[in-house]
Amino acid sequence: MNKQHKLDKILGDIFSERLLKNLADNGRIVSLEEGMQIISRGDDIKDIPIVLEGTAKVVRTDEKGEEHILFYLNEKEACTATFSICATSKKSEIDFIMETDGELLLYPVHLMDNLTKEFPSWRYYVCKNFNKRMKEFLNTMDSIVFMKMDQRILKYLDKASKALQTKVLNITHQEIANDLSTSRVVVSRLLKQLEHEGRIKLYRNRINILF
DNA sequence: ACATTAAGTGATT
DNA sequence: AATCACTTAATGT
Repeated sequence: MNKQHKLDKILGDIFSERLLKNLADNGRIVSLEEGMQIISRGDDIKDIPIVLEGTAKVVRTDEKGEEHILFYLNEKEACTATFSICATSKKSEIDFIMETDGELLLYPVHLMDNLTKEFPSWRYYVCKNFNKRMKEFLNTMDSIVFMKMDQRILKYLDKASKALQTKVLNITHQEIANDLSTSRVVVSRLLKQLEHEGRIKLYRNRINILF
């Protein structure tokens, strides 16, 4: 499948013909494997990545070298953080890593201004992306500020069960802890508490949601 | 039977 | 809520 076709198929419903042509002409498509790091903190950003296939994660790494996930990017999504950075400096504040195998469209940063000027569908896309991220940030802000871990876990379980359309989650306490940036012990304790309240039932590698 | 990994718990900060 | 140290339970080889 050639570049133009691929872009048409994946992004055709949100971008105009001319914009797709522009992306195909100036961008390049790369296939990547799980775990590959595309951008590291401090890098000069030459391209902005748009996810065509698979999932990527955007993380910040703290002094101890621990990763904190800012957000995941699925198909059709771009790293809006890089947009805002391009406008000011050229250095990345974040790490960009592939969570699964997948494909990215890399579009040169220096051409991005033109996109913004010329294509309404691009402007709309960027705004929408930015808006989505902003909402997420506000949500996580609320959680962190109030430190209500039990509430965060409840919300997490609820979200997961809705997303996966099931009341049976195959997940470990450790995985939940990673996602919420806390320790496994804390998660185990709070889950036990929820179990006693009759809201969930615990098994190994599995949680049944009873609400 | 043994090793490995997930989960539970008390004590401490 | 986080961390440590330790126990117990489930699973894989």
